[in-house]
Amino acid sequence: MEFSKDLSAGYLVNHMARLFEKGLAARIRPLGLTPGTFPALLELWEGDGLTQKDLVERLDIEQATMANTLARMERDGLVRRERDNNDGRVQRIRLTDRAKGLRDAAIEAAMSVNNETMAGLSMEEQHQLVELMQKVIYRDQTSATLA
Amino acid sequence: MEFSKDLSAGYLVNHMARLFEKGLAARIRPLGLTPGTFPALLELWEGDGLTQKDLVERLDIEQATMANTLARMERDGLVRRERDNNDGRVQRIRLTDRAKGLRDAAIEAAMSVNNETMAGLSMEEQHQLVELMQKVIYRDQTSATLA
DNA sequence: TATAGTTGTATAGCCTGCTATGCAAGTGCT
DNA sequence: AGCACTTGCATAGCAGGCTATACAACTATA
Repeated sequence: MEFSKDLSAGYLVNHMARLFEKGLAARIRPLGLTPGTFPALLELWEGDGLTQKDLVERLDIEQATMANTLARMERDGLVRRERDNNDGRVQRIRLTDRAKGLRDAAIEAAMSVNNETMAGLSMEEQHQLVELMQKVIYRDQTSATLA
Repeated sequence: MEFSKDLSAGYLVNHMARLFEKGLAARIRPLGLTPGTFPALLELWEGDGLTQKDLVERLDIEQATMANTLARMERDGLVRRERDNNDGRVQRIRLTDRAKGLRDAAIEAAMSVNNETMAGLSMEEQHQLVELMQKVIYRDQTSATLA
């Protein structure tokens, strides 16, 4: 059976994800951030006070993973978790001032990692790559929802 | 500053990698395999008796990561590590009969995960995606080598 | 031939992902 | 009111990635 890792999308996407993550880690370390917190921060910068469940749904991450990530973020002074008044189960996630202040520098870092890691591609190709990945992810989520 | 996770290659590649890994994990669990062992197995199926260093170079994985992965593989009866006669530092990695026997089923599983996860793309698009990812990875490795 | 440097692995400690499970708080039905 | 069910979150335990560090085995050179 002929099978080459360099032709396998699964292998390549793992390899490529490691490149991006390593690059991002290096760039945001000076800010006191790690890559895993980034998606949650993006959502919270858009709208503070989301619940853990909101984040889980928007980021397509398992609930247990999000709980752990939020615990690290709280430990590192990025968020506070406040009990909701109407529903005692719910934790509202609030950004600290420190986290609010990191937004611009963090987004700047992410953009430059994207640019540098994809520097071998033309703008046209970068756009294509993003569109193809969106297509894979989006159709997978809808089919999962149908199941 | 405008920044959307759904337009960020870094975010998308992480998300997409999780989809592939989760799919592969489900399919190879019945074989007693986990996704992390897959790249090493692919190399060893091609040529048994590689050293840890060979694998590290071919897979672009950190040495410590490979050492851990090989330790799990040994624990699970997939490989044995034998001291090299010419060089006492070197460990030659040998597949067990069990690991040799899993090859066809494992590759079959990987192929169907690739197909299913990318089912929303045309053959043309799948090919494009693979090529674009190769381009990102390959140019990054060469530039890293130059540095 | 000592000794200084290099090389191949291992280990410690962390982050980020997962599944499985537990539990307290809310909801709804009788 | 009491009960079963649902829902939101936490915890345990593991895989697989990383950096930093240690160490034994080789190499080369004074």
